[in-house]
Amino acid sequence: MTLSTWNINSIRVRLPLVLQFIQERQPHILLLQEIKCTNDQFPKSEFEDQGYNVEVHGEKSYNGVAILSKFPIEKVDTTFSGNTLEDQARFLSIEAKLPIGYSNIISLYAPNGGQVNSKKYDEKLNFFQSLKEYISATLRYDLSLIIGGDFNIAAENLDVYDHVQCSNNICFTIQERQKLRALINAGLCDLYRIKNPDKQEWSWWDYKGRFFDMDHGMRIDTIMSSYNVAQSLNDCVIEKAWRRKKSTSDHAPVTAIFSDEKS
DNA sequence: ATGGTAGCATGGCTA
Repeated sequence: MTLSTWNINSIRVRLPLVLQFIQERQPHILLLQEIKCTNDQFPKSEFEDQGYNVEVHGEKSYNGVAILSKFPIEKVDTTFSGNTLEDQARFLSIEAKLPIGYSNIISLYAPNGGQVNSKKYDEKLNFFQSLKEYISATLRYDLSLIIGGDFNIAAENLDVYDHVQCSNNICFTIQERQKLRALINAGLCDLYRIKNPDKQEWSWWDYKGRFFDMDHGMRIDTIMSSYNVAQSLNDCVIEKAWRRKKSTSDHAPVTAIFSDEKS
C-alpha cells in the first residue's frame, strides 16, 4: 500500500500536475494541503473518475485539506477536540480499512506562523499544543494512526540547509521545534526519518530567489504514524522530481510504502 | 535589513 502527502498550493492551478502524479505514482491514499478553495470549488469528480473516494475540508482563498482514498471512507472529522484554530481548514480525519489494518488517517496543514514572535507565531505554538494534547489523548496501543502533511516545522539540524542561518527563521526556532518534538513524543514516528536516519533532503524550497537552484530548503512535510503502523513500513521517500516541474508547488510530495500485512 | 516568487483576487494578505 502506498500513501502520499503533498502541499499543492492551490488545487485549481495544480489539478493537471496532481492527476499526472496519480497516474505515475498510483497512491492508494493521497493527502493534500493548501487546496486554497471551498468544498464546492474542489474538483471532486476528476478524482472520483480515477477511482478515489474524496473528502474535502476547504475554505475560501487560504488553507484547505483533502483526502483521496481508494479504500471506502468510514468516518470523517474536520476538526479535533481542543483545536485552537477551528475556524481555519487545516485538519481532516478519516477512518478506513487498510491492508495494514483499520486506521485513522489525518491530512494536516499546520500554520506557517508569519513572523517570529508575532500574533500568528503565538497562534502556531498554541495550535501545536492543542494538537499534541489531542493526539496524546487519542493514541491507544490498538489504534493505528497516520498523520501526514505540512507540519511547517523542521525537527532537527539535518532537516534544514543551514541550521545556523535558519535558527532564527520561522519554522526552525527552538520554540517551534520543541512543540514538534512534544507531538512526536506523544507516541508518533517520523516515517521518513526511520528509513533515512542520516539523509539531508528537503520537502520545501521557497519560490523566491534561487532557493531551489541552490538546494536551500527545509524538510517540513512528512508522514508520521503510531508505532504499530511503522512496523509495516517498507520505505519513505521525498519525491523531489515533482518540485522540479514547470508550474509546480513549492513543496515536494512525500510517499510511504507499506507491506500489505497487518502489524 | 530588504527583497526575491506565487496564488488569490484585483489591494494586500499569506506563505
